[in-house]
Amino acid sequence: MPRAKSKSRENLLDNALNTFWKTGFHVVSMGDLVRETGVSRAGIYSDFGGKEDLFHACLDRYQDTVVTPAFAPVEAEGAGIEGIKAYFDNLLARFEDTGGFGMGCLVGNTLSQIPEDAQETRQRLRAHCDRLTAGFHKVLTYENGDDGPLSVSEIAALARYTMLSVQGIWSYSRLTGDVAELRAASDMLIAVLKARLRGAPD
Amino acid sequence: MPRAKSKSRENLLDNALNTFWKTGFHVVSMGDLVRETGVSRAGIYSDFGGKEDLFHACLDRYQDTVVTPAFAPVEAEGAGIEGIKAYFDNLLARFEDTGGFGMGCLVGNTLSQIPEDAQETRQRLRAHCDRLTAGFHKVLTYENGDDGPLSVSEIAALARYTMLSVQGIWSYSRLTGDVAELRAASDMLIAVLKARLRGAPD
DNA sequence: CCTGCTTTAGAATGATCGTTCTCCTACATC
DNA sequence: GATGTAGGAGAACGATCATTCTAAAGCAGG
Repeated sequence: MPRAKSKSRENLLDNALNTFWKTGFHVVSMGDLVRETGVSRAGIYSDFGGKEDLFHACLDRYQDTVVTPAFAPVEAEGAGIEGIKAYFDNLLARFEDTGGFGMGCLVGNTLSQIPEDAQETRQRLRAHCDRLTAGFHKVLTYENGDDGPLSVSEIAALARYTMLSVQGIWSYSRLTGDVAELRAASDMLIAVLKARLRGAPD
Repeated sequence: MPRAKSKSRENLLDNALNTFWKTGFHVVSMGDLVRETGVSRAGIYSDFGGKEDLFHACLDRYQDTVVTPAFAPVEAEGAGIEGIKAYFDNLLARFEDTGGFGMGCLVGNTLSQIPEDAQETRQRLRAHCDRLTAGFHKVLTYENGDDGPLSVSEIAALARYTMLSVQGIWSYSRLTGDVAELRAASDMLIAVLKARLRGAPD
């Protein structure tokens, strides 16, 4: 009977995820990962193929352990604008937990340093953006109802715009230590969505 | 009498800037810079202290040769919303020139991979964000006039929100090759600003 | 051609990278 | 306690990194 995995192995992915999250793929060395995860080099290489494979696994883990819980209020059945607000609150709470500068979004961070030919990575980033956009799209469609002011294409554009703004907010969270700035931007975005659902004229 | 600088030296900064812009500080090696700029290693080290000093010089150069011309319509005396629109058009035109994926914003790209203790770099990024925010703030103040619907603090929040959204849009430009997506987001942001200047209720 | 200076290509250096390997410890099962 | 195996510590390796150094080439003024 095979032995159970050691304790440190269980947290390997989560610790590696946090390390990559802080400063990005290229800045993190295998030595850093060994130190931060407490797992030996051989252990990392036997569980994953190498640094890049580990990073891809971290991107997937990020979806499961970070995005899914935080974004749940948006993806929940019958979620409305308050679901988006709850999502922002989750992100703000995470920012406040870190104290000082935030870490932004792992996907957004990766996006800013991805080479043109890293297709496997790019595909994961795109999936993330599409996931967020789809969630916002669903909520906006729900709020718009059958006879709301927004057309389907307007909803699509507004959903993507929301996703882009969220990325901008979390990118900036790496530069500020003031949660009030981020909260103001989140509130502004919520207000914008509400206004357009109410039929603000162009 | 000292000789004039060689031709390749004149473009050193611009070529280095483009190289850093594409993939970020850590991915670019000195060998890459030598190849892309056509200047010898010794030449780079004599004109600048080292890789990091060169990068800082590129951040400054970025302000002068990229941000200043593109952002000029916003910073111009008496600029209004159409100045912001012209700024977006400049960025969209730049995106279309590259063909395929965009390069985003050098500041935004750097922000996503900056270590917590890189204070000299962080200071430059903050200055950039403050510059954009100040430009939008000026335009919004102008458009709001003496008896507009927005208070001073609302203008400040809206200016920062605009800056954040712009960063999000240009971050996403690294993931898409479709200028229509970016234009839709830009148009949406303009519409949002106009609506709030018209006094959209919260 | 000679002299003085700038700029070049490229080797040398020491550090660090990702990756692999060996050796040894620690523990489950008998 | 003996045995088998998984995991950890860290050396070894070749590649590449930023940086420095050497030597030669290019060019201006005499």
